[in-house]
Amino acid sequence: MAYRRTEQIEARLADNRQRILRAARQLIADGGFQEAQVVAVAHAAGVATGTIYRYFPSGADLFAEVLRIICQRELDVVSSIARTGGSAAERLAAAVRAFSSRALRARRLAYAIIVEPVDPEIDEVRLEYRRAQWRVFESIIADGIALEEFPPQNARASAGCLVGALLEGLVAPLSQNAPVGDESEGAVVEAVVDFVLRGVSWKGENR
Amino acid sequence: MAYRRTEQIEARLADNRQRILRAARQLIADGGFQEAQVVAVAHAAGVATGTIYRYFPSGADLFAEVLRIICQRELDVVSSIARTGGSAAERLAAAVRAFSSRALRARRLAYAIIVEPVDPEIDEVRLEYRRAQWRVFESIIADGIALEEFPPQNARASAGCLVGALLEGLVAPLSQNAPVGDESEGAVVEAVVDFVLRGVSWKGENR
Amino acid sequence: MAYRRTEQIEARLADNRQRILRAARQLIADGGFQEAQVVAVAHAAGVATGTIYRYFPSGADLFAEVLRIICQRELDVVSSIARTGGSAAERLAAAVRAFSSRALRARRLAYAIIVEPVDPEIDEVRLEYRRAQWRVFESIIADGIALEEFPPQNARASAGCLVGALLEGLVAPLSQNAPVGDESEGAVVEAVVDFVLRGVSWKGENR
Amino acid sequence: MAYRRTEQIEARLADNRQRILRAARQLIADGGFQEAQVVAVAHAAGVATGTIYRYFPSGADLFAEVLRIICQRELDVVSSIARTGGSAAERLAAAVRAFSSRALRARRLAYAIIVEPVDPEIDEVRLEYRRAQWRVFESIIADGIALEEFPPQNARASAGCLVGALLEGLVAPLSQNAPVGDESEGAVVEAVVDFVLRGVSWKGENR
DNA sequence: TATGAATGAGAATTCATTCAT
DNA sequence: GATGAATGAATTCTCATTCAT
Repeated sequence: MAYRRTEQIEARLADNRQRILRAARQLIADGGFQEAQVVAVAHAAGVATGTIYRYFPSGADLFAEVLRIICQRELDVVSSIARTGGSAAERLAAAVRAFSSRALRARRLAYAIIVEPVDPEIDEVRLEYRRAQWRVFESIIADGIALEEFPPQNARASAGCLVGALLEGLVAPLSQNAPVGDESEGAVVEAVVDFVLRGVSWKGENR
Repeated sequence: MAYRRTEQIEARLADNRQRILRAARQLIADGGFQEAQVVAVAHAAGVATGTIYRYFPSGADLFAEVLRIICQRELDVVSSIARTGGSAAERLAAAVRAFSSRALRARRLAYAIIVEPVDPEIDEVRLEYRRAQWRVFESIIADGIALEEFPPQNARASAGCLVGALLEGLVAPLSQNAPVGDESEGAVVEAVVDFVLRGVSWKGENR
Repeated sequence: MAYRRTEQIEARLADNRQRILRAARQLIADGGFQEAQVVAVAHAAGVATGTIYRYFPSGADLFAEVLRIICQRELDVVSSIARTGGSAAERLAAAVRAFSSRALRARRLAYAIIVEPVDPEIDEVRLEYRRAQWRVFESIIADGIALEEFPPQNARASAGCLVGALLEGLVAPLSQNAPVGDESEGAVVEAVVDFVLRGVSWKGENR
Repeated sequence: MAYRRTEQIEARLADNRQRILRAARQLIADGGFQEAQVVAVAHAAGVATGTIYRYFPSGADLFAEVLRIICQRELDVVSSIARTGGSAAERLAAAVRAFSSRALRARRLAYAIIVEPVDPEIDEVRLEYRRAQWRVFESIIADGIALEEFPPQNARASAGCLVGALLEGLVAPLSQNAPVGDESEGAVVEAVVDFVLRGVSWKGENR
C-alpha cells in the first residue's frame, strides 16, 4: 500500500520538531552552546540522534534555528511596545525596560544569545537579530528627532550605542556574576534607562 | 667549553616567544579563536608543536596571554588619556576616541577580544579587561559628578553602558562588515562620542 | 517504526564489548600493556577508536577491566579448590597446582598480569588481586595451624611467601623463556609444591 | 694544537658519568622509573640533556646501567655473606636477612628494581639480576643437600621459590603500603626467614 | 665537548555525522 | 521514518632524541 502522509503523521512530525527545538533551547539556557551538543539535545528531546538530522541539515542549523526563534520573540515584544502611543522618550523607556526585564529573567540564555557565539553560521543569526534590534530603536529615535523631542543625531549610531549599553550594562555583568554594586537589579535597570535616555536627548547646561 | 646563555641566545628565545605570540595574535585576528589551534600557531610561527609547550603550559594559556597583552596595551592607552588634564567631558571624549580609533584599525581582532569566548580560562581574562575598562570610565564619570560637571548618577552603571555603547556602536558592526550607513568611520565615531557624552551629562529641555 | 533493542542488537553490543575485551586481552598477552594502546585494541577488535569509548570511559578503564576479569577467574578457580575437602596440606597442594598449571598455559599474559604495571589505576587492580590471593592461601594455612597440621606461624606472611614463591618460581622465569633446567614443567611445578608445603610445615631433624 | 685527552679531562668525564648515574638512581629511588625522565636526570645531575647522550646511547641504556650497578652491589653483599662459614641453614638465613634489611631500607628503590619494569631493555637487566640471585641461593641449597643438611630437592626451583618469597613477602607489600599485620618489620622478616628455611629443610611429622 | 632549545612522532580523547536495521 | 551504535577526523599534549652554537 502506498505511503500516505496523513494528518496524524504530519502532527507527529511537527511535534518532533518542536520537541527538538525546545530541548535545544533548554540546554542552551542551562549551559550555553558549549553544553548543547547534538547527542545531548536528542537525549533531552527523547528522540534519537539521527532524528535530529531528519529535521535539521546539521547541528549548527538546529542551533541557528533556536536562536532565530528566541530572538524573533524578543524582537516582537520589544517592537510591539515600541509602536505603542506616547512620546518617543516614553516609548524608548518602555522598550528598554521590556528588554531588560526579560533578559534578567533568563540570564544564562540571554548571555548565550547575545554574547556567546560558537559557530559562524550561528553568529550570523545573532547578528541579524542585533541589526533588527537596532532598527527598532532607530525608528523610535528617528521619530523623536522628527518631532524635535530629540536633538539631531545619527539615529542608527545612537541605536547601536543604545543596544550596546543595554547588553553591556545589563546582560554581560549580570550573567557573569560580576556585581554592579549594592543596588538591586531594578536600580541598575533604571540607571541604564537614564543613561540611554540622556544619550539620545537634548543636552543641558551644567547646573 | 661551557654553554653560555649569550645575549644572542636570549634574543633568539625572546624572539621565539614573540613569534609564537605574534603568530597566535595574527591567527586570532584572521579567524578568531576558532581558527587559532596550537598546531596552526606552531606552523604560523615556524616552530614545532612541542615548542609551543616550552613557552606556554597549554594552548589556553598561550591564548590567554595573547589576550592579556592586547588588552593591557589598549587599557594603558585609554587610561593614560583618561588621566590627562581637561574637563571630565573632554577626557571622556578623548578616551572614547582613542579606544575607537584603535579598535577600528583591527576589527576582527577587536571582535575576537571583546566578544568571542572559547575557553573559560580565556574568558576570564576578557572579563577582567572589561572590568578594568569599566573602572577607567567610572573614575572619569565620578570625577565629573563630583565637579557637578555631570549630574548625579550610578557611575558604574553608566560606565558599563558607555563601554557597551562603544563595543556595540563601533566594534561589533564594523568588524562584521555591517555598514552603519554612508557615513565615514570618523562620523560614526563622532556620533558615538556624542551619544555617550549626552549619556552622562545633564539633560536639557526640548528646544 | 520505532527502534527496538532486539535480542539480536543486544547480542551485537555484548559481542562488541567482548571483542574489545578479547582484543585487549590478546594484545596484552602478546606484548604486555606496553603494546596495548587504545588505537591498537580498536584495530584488533575491528572497531573504530571512538567505539572503545562507548564501552569504556577511558583506555585505562578498559585495561583495568581486562585485568579484573582475568584475575577474578583465576581467583575463582583457586579459591574453589581451596574450599574442597582434605587436609590443609592437600588443599594447599591442589590450589598451588591449579594456579601453576593455568599460569603455565598463558605465560606472557600471566607475566603482564602479575608483574607488569603501567598505570596506577591498573596497578590498583593488580594489587587487589594479589591481596585476594594472599587471603585464599592465608585461610588454608590458618586452618592447618588450628588443626596442628602446620606449626604456629605468621599465616599472612607465609601466604605472602607462598604467593611469591609461586610467582617467581613459575611465572617469571617461564614467561621470560628462562629455562629452569632440563626438567619438564611438571617437575618444576612439583618442586614448587614441595617447597611451599615444606615452607608451611613442621620442620624435621636432619636425617 | 692537537687535542689531548689529559688525565684532567678523563677525570671530568668520569665525574660526569658518575653524576648522571647517581642522579638517575636518586630519581628512581624517589619516584620510580616513571619519574625518571631523561630531562629530569640531566637537570638533577647538573648537566645538559644532550650530555646524557654523550655517555649513554639512550635513556634506556642509562637506566639499564643504573639497574645493573645497584643490582650488582646487592648481589655482591648477599653472595659474600653466602660464602661465609657456618652451616647451609645459617648461611641461608644470613643472606636472607641481609637482603631483607637492605631492601627495607630503600623500599621505593627496591620496588622499582624488582617489580617496576618500564622497558624491555631494562627488564632484561632485571631478569639477569634475578637469575644471579637464584644462583647464589641455589649454591647454598646445593651445598646443604650435599651435606645432607637439606633433603634432596630441585635446588634451582627452590632458589626461585626462595627469591619469590623474599620479593613478595617483603618488598612488594611493604613498598605498596599494604600492611602485613600489626607486626613490626623485624617480625615479618623473621617470619619470612622461617618460611624459607622450612621450605628447604627436612619435613617433620605432625606433633 | 657541552649545551639545552627545538623537534615531531605518537598517544588519548571528543563529538558531529552516517547508515544498517 | 526512526533508531542509536559506530565512525574517524581533529585536537591536545608528552618526551626521547637531535643538532646548531
